[in-house]
Amino acid sequence: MNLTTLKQKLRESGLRPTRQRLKISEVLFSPEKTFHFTINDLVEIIEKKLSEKISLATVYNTVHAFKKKGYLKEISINSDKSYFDTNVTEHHHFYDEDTNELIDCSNDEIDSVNVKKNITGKKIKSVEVLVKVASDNQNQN
Amino acid sequence: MNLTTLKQKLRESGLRPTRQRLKISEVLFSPEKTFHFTINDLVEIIEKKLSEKISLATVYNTVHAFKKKGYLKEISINSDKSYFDTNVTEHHHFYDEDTNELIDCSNDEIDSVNVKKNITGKKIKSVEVLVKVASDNQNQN
DNA sequence: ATTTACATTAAAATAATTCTAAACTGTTGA
DNA sequence: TCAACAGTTTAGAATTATTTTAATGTAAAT
Repeated sequence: MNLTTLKQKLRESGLRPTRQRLKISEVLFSPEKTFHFTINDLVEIIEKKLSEKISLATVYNTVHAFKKKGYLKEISINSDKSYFDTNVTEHHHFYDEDTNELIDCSNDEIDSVNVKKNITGKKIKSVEVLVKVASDNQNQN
Repeated sequence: MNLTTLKQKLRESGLRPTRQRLKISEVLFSPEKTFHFTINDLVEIIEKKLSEKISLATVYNTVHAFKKKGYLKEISINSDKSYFDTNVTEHHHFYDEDTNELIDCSNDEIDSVNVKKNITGKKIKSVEVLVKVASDNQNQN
């Protein structure tokens, strides 16, 4: 993803394109494959790959602005930290309890879910499935 | 649920039935309806309804022992705190983004989910659906 | 160029959770 | 009966993720 597009993504998220934010955006939106990350992962990638030191506050702000705009998606698996996903389409996940790994699951790998209940005055915003897996001999926790 | 059963639940979870733990168990397992709670909710219920002051550490320990044994279920909705559910059957949830309310969804309100993908050497431990809802005019976040 | 509004940062504040170490309790066996 | 031990409770400290603050810095508009 080129510089102009990255700048545009930032502006659309209500943020001025600064050097720090462009670095963050580059890490998030340049890879051809989508990926999952925590804020900490992101800071480490930026430090190791780009030799930049960006303050946590800036990283949090930027990630949250992207999330609000819909350029990132937050995923709740366990509550000790937030996971984000650069794949913002509605999709499902496998979660490997042995390795704590999160694996995307395309929509054709799970049949569309039929929700029969509806809540008065409320509209369905998303329907997502989480499949927890573990090796056969492992306890569920 | 009577005292003997509560004691048994504690012992099965690897805990001796002490006064504090019995109070916690009473709050959790006596109601006829299952419910969702955070650790903080639980502490408040115990303080208000039972006029007991039980230290946070004990509450955390006890809840985690129950969770490990399968007498409680942890639910991840957002990452700022942990939600627990006294309904330990595999079931789905509605999450109201306006009110942050979590609503149980029985299995007959959502058709069983057909997972076509499988991960080598791994067994499916659970398949749960989270339906996010919000009032019509609200933004998804 | 100057101004102004927005950004960055380190450090402090907050909040959930876990750890620690000291005091306590219940059970067991002499 | 009671000493000894294993397991408990607790307050408070430690830890971790995240947010806030306030001082300094920078992009963009005039």
